[in-house]
Amino acid sequence: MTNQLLESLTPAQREAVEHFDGPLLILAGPGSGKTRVITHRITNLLDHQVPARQILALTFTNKAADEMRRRVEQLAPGQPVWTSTFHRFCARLLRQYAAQVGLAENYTIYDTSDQRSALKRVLGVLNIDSTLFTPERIAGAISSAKNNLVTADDYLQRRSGALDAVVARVYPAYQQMLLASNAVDFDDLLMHVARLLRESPDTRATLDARYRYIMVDEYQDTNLAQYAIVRGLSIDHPNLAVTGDPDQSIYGWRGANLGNILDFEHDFPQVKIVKLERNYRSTKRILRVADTLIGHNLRRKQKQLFTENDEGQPVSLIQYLTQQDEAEAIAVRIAADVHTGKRRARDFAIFYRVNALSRALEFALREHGVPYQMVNGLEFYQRKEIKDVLGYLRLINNPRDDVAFQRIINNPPRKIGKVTLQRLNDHALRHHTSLLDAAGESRLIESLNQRATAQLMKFVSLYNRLAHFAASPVEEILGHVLLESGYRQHLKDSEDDADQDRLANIEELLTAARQFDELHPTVTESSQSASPLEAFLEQTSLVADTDAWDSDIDRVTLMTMHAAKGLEFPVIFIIAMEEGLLPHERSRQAMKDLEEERRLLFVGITRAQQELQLSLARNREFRGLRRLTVPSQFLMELPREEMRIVEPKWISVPSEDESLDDAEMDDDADAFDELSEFFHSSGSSATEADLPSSASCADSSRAVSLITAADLREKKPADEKPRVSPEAFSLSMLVKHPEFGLGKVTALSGSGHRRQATVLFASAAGERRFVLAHSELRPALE
DNA sequence: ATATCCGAGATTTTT
DNA sequence: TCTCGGATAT
Repeated sequence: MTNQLLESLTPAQREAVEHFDGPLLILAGPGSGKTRVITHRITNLLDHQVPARQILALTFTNKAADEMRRRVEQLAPGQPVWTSTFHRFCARLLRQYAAQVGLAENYTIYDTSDQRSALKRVLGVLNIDSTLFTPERIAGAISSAKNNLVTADDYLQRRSGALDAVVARVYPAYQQMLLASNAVDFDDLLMHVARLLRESPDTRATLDARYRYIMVDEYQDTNLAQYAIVRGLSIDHPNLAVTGDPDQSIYGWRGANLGNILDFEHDFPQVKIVKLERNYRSTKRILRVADTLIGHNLRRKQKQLFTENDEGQPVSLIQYLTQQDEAEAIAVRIAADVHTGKRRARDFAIFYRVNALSRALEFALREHGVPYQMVNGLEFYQRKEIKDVLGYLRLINNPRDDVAFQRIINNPPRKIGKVTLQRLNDHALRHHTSLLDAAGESRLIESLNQRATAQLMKFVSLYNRLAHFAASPVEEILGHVLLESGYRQHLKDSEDDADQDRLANIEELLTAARQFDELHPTVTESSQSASPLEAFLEQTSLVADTDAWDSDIDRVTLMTMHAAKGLEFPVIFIIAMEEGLLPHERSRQAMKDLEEERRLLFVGITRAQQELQLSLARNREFRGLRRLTVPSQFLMELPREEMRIVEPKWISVPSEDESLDDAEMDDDADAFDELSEFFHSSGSSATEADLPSSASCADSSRAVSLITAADLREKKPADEKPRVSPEAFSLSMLVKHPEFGLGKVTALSGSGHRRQATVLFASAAGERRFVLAHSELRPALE
């Protein structure tokens, strides 16, 4: 490594980069140049004649792996250092050692939805009532067992609760079904490899020798299986370097074990520890806010974060009336900066806790012509049409893939219905064959009628024709599939507009296949390497939505805080700082979950380079209902002297039919007071004038009455009027409403105080929905 | 066998 | 608000 490269590093960074043999723990605070250290260290190893093949860099996401590969390539061009995610690394290893864990090399990787299909099939076979425990809960239990290397057999030992009893039955059957289908789920990729290393000392030793220098990024997010894997590969050659930050551990819910990093020194006694505490990313103020927040966590390693960067502006905290105001104000602010040329769209990012919160933002940004890219939700490879077509490819690659078979057997419709499938399924289970094989011998299945048999045989012959192309380039196979299955024609013939979009998506898949073929030319006769088809399927099943994020594009970024890990932006907005959302509802019971939520916010805050704005809305619509919100408890933990707080001057009154029940209002007023007090005692408080549009905008463009908190409390008693029991309403009943007049109940749902009614009014009000316990709705005839 | 309608239910984060 | 599954109608 050139001196110039080394000199560009700080002493601490340099210490880590120049570390050669033996275990190394790099505790890296946010923005401390961690990736830089790893890539430089790789370069340093290469400079000291370590063959590239012996270096392995493992990351958590594809995005991080790609970034690392890119940067290594820059520093040391043409060196085939293997940078990969854990899952992809394991997938490759498993191809090679499939037989040792009971798989064939052409195994299929089930994604979450495939996995759920398989699980449901198992639940059906075992005749387990899924109303007791949802398939999701069972899947969750199995997943966490696998993450902790608990096998199906092990699970039988631990029967504590009712769920455990069910899982103890389902898990082994599910695992058997996966093996029979020659398939694995995501968790299996890790677990199989971990067990392989444990149970086959020879293989372990071979691999340990092969991967002499291993680096693991985001080590705080590893689970027990991942831990076992890197540990197993670092016994004879314990040159394991891990980087991480316990304060950025945000995947505990997925089985990540914070103990892995906290106990690293214990696991590897001669470890060298380097702390990277200097931050190169954020302003002093942002960093102090982050540091104060995370100081409220108890289970952590103390770190001294500091930066030589500017003081910067105070962090803003703004309360809006509604989520629309919040989104609107953010969009206006961004649009203004972009139009005046002060900043570019790509300088901004908006973070939230759950994807569902993006809606209002998208709308507002579109309204103001601000370009944005969203990392989330309906990812390309999850779309129905893509999964359908890939189903054909999967079955071609692995004839035992029953989930794929079930997906495509009647898709496009081939007049093969539920009953036929059930009989086929029974036969397959009885004779321990795959569904495809069962279809092939459908003539032997007595319960099937002639017509069903004929249809099944037709499908099998279609399959056989397609299977001829198994070794061809992917685009070619795909072309045959689309043509001969009739899938494309079926979409073309469809009246549905959505199907035309689907056609376009399929064209996109063809493009992806073509690009893949160009990168992976067909290897002739080298039986070692996988077919293009197999490689293609592996790639598509291991991509995630965050991978689609493009750092080069000039757009505002919208993403969850989880997705934001590892990124940075000049200006960041974090929205919905509300109890139940951040911290999330499901994290409020356990202290350790609450600490994880705090870390999540810490991650969000520390992505910001220059400016940070936190916000909340007094009213938020969630699951169709409008609710008064309670400010996040984390807000009270922030240092007010670092912040500019916009006083909550106004709050909106929900319209009558949507008003909240009294108890809720009490709680709420208290929490509001608390925040209000917090605001008043703040160092630098701002007035309405600083707030571009929230109050004024709501005031003019929306017919919302604005009153103060005191007004609201005074108003409450007067609000209590005699109410009719929600149960008093029935379907088709005539009702009247003080504002909308006479109407008729067209639908009812829920019960008790959550009972809702849909009413069709004779007036222009049209159809509206009410929470009966809170509405002014009355039976018309009393 | 398939289309359609309805209600119920559920919604964190990712490989 | 949206998605899924079940029941009913075609």
